[in-house]
Order: sequence, then C-alpha cells, then structure tokens
Amino acid sequence: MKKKNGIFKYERIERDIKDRIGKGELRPGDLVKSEAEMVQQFQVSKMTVKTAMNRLADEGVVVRIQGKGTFVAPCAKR
Amino acid sequence: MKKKNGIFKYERIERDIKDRIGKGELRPGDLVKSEAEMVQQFQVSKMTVKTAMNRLADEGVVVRIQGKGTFVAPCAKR
Amino acid sequence: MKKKNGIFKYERIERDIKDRIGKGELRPGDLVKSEAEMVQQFQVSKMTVKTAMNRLADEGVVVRIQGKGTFVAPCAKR
Amino acid sequence: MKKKNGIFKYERIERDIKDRIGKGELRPGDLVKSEAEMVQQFQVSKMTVKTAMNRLADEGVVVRIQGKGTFVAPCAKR
DNA sequence: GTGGTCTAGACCACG
DNA sequence: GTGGTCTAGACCACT
Repeated sequence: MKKKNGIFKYERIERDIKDRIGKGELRPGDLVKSEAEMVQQFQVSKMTVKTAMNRLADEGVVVRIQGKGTFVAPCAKR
Repeated sequence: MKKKNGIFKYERIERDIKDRIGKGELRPGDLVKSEAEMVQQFQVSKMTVKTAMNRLADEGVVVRIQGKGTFVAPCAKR
Repeated sequence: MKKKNGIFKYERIERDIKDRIGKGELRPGDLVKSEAEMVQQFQVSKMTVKTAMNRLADEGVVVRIQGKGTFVAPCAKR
Repeated sequence: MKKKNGIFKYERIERDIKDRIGKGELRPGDLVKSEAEMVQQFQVSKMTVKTAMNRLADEGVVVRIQGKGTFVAPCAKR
C-alpha cells in the first residue's frame, strides 16, 4: 500500500465517505457507490477500495451485503 | 451477507437436504420442496437454491425434472 | 432474447472454446480469455459466461483457478 | 382454455394491454408488467398470461426479452 | 406451476 | 484483477 501526500490512499476514500455522511449527502440506509465505481472515481485498485470499505464496515459506518451493495449503517458513526 | 459456520449459503441448503435424507425424512423417490418454497424457507434467492440443488443433482443425490419437480434419487447417497 | 440455431447462449460459448481448441488456436495450458472479456465478446451477462465455462470445467476441457484465470486443460477433450 | 362472458381469458389481457397503449398509458419502449404480476392482477394461470403476451409479441405489439422483461414495441400496433 | 436460462449488477476469496 | 457467490428479478421450456 502506497502513501500519497503522507496519507494512505484508502484513508482518502474513508475520509470521503465519512465527509459525505457528515454533510448529509449520504444518510443512514443509503446505498454507497459500488466498488467498481470507486475504482474509477479514485483511480485506485479494487484492493484499495476494499481495504477502505472494510475498515468503514469494521467501524460500523457502513454495512456491506453481498449481492446487494454497501449501505450507510442505520446509526452511522463519523 | 452472513455466512453460517464459514460455509456458503448453498452448502447450508445442500446439507439440509442430505440431513433429511439421512434421517429418513426424505426417502428415495420422494418429491423435494420446490425452488420457490426453498427461497422462502432459507431466505435466499432462486439462483442460490438452484446452485445447491444442481450440485446435489451432480452428486446423484436428487433428480430434477423440468415441469415436474425435484426428487430424491432412487439410490440417494448421503 | 435471440437464440442462434435453437441453442442456448452458454452452448454457443462452449462451442466457440471447443472449436478454438480443435483448430489449435488454444492449446493445453493456454490461458483462456477472462470472464469479463467474454462478456464483451459474446454480449451476454457474466453468469451466462460462468455457466458455459463451468460446464467446460466439469467436462474437463478447462481448469479454472480463482485469482489466476481459466486454462485449457492439460489433456483437453474436444 | 376457458371462456368467461363469451371471450377467452387471454383476450381480456390482450385487450387490456392494447387499451393502455391506445390511451398512451403505455408508450413504445415502456416496460410492461411482468408475467408474475399479471397472474396476480388478472387472477389467471401463468400459461394464460403467456398465451396473451406471446400473441401480442407475434402481432408486434410487444417485444419480450429473456432476463429483462416485456416492452412495448418501438412502433406498437394496436 | 415446475425447473431452466438469463440479466445486470453487487460484494467475496484468492493470488 | 481473476474466478466465486449472491441478489432479485425477468422470460422460456415443459408437463
């Protein structure tokens, strides 16, 4: 995993999602962009997106459901 | 997505059918529940039920007949 | 949905691979096109490609290795 | 196939679809209700719905695409 | 009214 | 960056 500007790439993605939740752009229950879309948006590998989203899932910020998508947790922390 | 005991959903369904055969609840020639009923019972999609039942058919545990149903094989293995 | 020659889409894909092996375009050990490429080439969904390739794997024509790719079997039948 | 009030059940369904197109409720390219929904709506068997929709498809009123749905034909006749 | 094929995606496990 | 599992449907073939 490489850093850019002193932070890990996956931290940039985590930060972005949390910011959107903080601003109310993403609300509890909302569908978050898919892995494939994030790969495009952030110009990173699927593994980097996965690392970011799994960290957010571990923190309880999002819930990932196979075959359905990634959703903002019902009581998302930020 | 929650996996039970680290196995796939279709494996849970396969196991359930095999267990019923092992216990004698399902006997050779018996009609097995329809895909639609299993979708309800196991709370999975139709394709997951299909994966499970097709695997059992490949193993020779059941026989599937289009338009009729799924039956326990005449000499079902367990 | 249009079927060509009254056969299923996955059968067209199976036939294509077998033909390439028969012609010597694909030889034992060769890497076969990825699922994503076949989705583009045959204009079908990923699941249809999977059905085709899994059937070829069952027949022993190809070997599929998660994380690596699909290869023509060492002693491919045609 | 049974009649009700002197007309075949599938004729009632065909009539309904054509009427909706005539009124502009359904326009070229629109997705028509699924087979399963029509079974509920008209309280008929799947075979009856199928007969109706296939007749409409033969007439060029609708286009049926496996895995996607039934659509009002680009230049639907009525 | 069953099982079969197919869509257009999603996330997961692995290398 | 592959193949694997899974969703929530659709229409198709058959009995």
